Amino acid sequence: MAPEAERLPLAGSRATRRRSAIIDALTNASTFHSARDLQKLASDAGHPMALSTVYRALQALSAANEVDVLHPSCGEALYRRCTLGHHHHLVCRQCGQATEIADEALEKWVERTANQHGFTEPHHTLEIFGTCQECAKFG
Amino acid sequence: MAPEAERLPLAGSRATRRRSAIIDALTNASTFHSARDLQKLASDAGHPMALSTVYRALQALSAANEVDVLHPSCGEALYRRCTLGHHHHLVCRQCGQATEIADEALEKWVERTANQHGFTEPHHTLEIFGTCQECAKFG
DNA sequence: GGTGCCATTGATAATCAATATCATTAAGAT
DNA sequence: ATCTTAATGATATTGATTATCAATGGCACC
Repeated sequence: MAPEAERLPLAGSRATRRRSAIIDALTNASTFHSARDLQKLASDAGHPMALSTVYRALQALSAANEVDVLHPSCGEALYRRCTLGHHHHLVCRQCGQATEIADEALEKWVERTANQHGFTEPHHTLEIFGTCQECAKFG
Repeated sequence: MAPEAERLPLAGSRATRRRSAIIDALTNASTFHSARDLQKLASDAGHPMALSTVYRALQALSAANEVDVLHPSCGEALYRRCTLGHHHHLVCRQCGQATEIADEALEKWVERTANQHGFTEPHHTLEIFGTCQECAKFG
């Protein structure tokens, strides 16, 4: 049998209960959360831990592309468990609910626009903020 | 003659030489600069000032939509003098040279995508990072 | 030109997220 | 069970940005 290599952890990293508590908290949440949020969520689930541990877990997960990170213009970074592969987010500005977006046309547009201006190897960041149906109703 | 109202300053704000030194530094620069950068640029131009003054000037300019702010995933915020109106940037990852981009098709795509998912009043952030022609040649 | 009000400035302290340090604990291979 | 070494927690530190507050200086009005 070949060794499982699909979700290989970082070389030399260990599976600990703090780390999986963070993963659980992220998995149960459908919205973006700050490191402090996640500390509270894990604590409420019976897994209290130091904030530095949360940051380290998020760092590892982010390096392994297991979470997406949002850097709002001010305040703390926000984390969310995501599917693999390149995609963007549609985030409700009120409840934080986020939907993943992957659109080939957009990717092509970026490529084309960059090339038109003589730029090569374009990377890009895009986030859309709006008001979701629920919040538009009751907000 | 009608009073000049195109670039009206914030109500109750005053034109000072520190503030115009920052505006000059921003105007002369074609790339994004950090607050520290701008402090040094102004100082080199014969207008030394405290860092807090730089931040306050940038805050005021940003509130008046006179500068665009970039928040890279880590480190300091970057500022640039910009044309009015909604637009995005194509930034060289090596030299920082930035080009403004305004594309109606993209704006429509954002609107359409948001609406498809039931989101209203979509705002968005988009920045493209690539390697410009010069840097590709010599980098 | 002089006067007065109040925004601006600089020096400094405070804040706040995120990271570094380091002794202790605990995975996981042997 | 033992050993190696990553993970953890408590704490200190960093680094960007903002708040505080007395002193200064625009600028509107006389």
